[in-house]
Amino acid sequence: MRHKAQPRANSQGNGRRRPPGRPRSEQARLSILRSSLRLLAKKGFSEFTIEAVAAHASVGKATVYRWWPDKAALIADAFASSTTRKLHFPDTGSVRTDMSQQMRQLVKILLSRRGRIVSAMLGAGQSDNNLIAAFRERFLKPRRQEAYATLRRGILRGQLGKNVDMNLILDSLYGPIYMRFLIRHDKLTPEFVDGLCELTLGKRFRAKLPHLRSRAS
Amino acid sequence: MRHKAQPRANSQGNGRRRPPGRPRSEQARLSILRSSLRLLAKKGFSEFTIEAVAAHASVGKATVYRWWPDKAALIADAFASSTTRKLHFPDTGSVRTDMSQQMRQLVKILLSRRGRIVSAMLGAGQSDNNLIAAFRERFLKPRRQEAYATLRRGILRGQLGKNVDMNLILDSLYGPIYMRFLIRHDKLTPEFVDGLCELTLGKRFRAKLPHLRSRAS
DNA sequence: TTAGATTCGATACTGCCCGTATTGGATTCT
DNA sequence: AGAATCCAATACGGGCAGTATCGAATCTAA
Repeated sequence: MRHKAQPRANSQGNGRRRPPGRPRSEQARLSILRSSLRLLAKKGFSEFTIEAVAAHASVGKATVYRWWPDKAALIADAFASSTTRKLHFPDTGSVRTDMSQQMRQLVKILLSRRGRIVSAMLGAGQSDNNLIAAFRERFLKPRRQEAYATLRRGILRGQLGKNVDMNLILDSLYGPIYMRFLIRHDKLTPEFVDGLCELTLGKRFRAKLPHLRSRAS
Repeated sequence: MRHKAQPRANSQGNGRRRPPGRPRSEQARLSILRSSLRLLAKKGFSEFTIEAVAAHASVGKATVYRWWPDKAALIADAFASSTTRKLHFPDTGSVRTDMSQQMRQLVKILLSRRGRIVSAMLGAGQSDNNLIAAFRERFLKPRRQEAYATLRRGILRGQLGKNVDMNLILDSLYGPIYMRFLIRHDKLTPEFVDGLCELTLGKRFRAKLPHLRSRAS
């Protein structure tokens, strides 16, 4: 990829002056991130090498190292740049439905090619604190905030007890998903997700509606 | 380590004839496994190299490769050889107590230096199917068998429903532990274990005793 | 227009580790 | 004794990490 000149955007007027010298190539940056994701999803972490990324992106190896200190930082950035927008929590009026729908989406993504990026991130993160921290901060934390809000709505509706331990509930819902995803001892199915929701959320919910039979819906 | 000659144990009489040639050194084998575990627990997976293991075990690199095809196989064997005997399930008369005690032991091990071996195994397993399969077969599966028996005892006692999904329950109990262990977003404490047991096992248990209030104990 | 700064892709380089091959010696068989 | 296999040590080729360098390109400032 021979990069063309870029439109100049910043010669004056907006406070920040561009420093002298050739500006960095946004195409190169995007090409590196895209190639990283593709390589990671296709070949997995063990075949993810900076040299392969650079070659595939038609970019000099030094260009990669100029902007990312090491492989871990590149993976973290590529992962963050790929973060899907499909993981929002709906507001259906039922905590259990809200959680179940979002968890099904997560499972779908984990089972797709994108899931290899997650497992690479978590796998390599076991020997690199920065990687696992990046996963927490850029992926887990934002969704946890939404999940808290979802649970709080359930509390206000009386579908959850006032004093529930939200972290305990969320780990009980997502922990089994991650365990099956990482250890692969059993299948990740929508039915599994529903079973989790029923086990963790179902009892309290139905306690408010005693006339409903347990497996009716 | 200069290895001394070993007592001959098999010149005749027990069917299997020893093949001609110098027999392999059991000291070398044990020294390699011990050094692997020590290195893995102390330095983690990223600094685990065959060369370091061989040097630390005072053993030729070729000796390592003669008996283990690659790094993954060595880690799997070292891990299996270290498998603790502390993870049995007691039989206290209460499923919840049985599970809670075993889970607390697991947490204790995960938080000890031995836990680094587990995370190395699971981390590297994300890019090596043999490693993750070894974890499942040599570690997870045997304990699952015991866990099934423990749950069945609970069913016979009426502490669990007759048609519970045992895999769902076990993943609900252990998944959150592995998630916190691998992602490190929250603390692994005995209280967390108890919370998990209450959430997953407590309700059904007390469903047999409707006069008890939910958050009383 | 020119000088200086910084980027670009390309390539060469060092260093670490993997996994193999070789060597000289030790141990156990027939 | 001779064959077979093991041992530790060491050398070697190859792959990749991360750095250094080069000529060309693109920007600012004067």
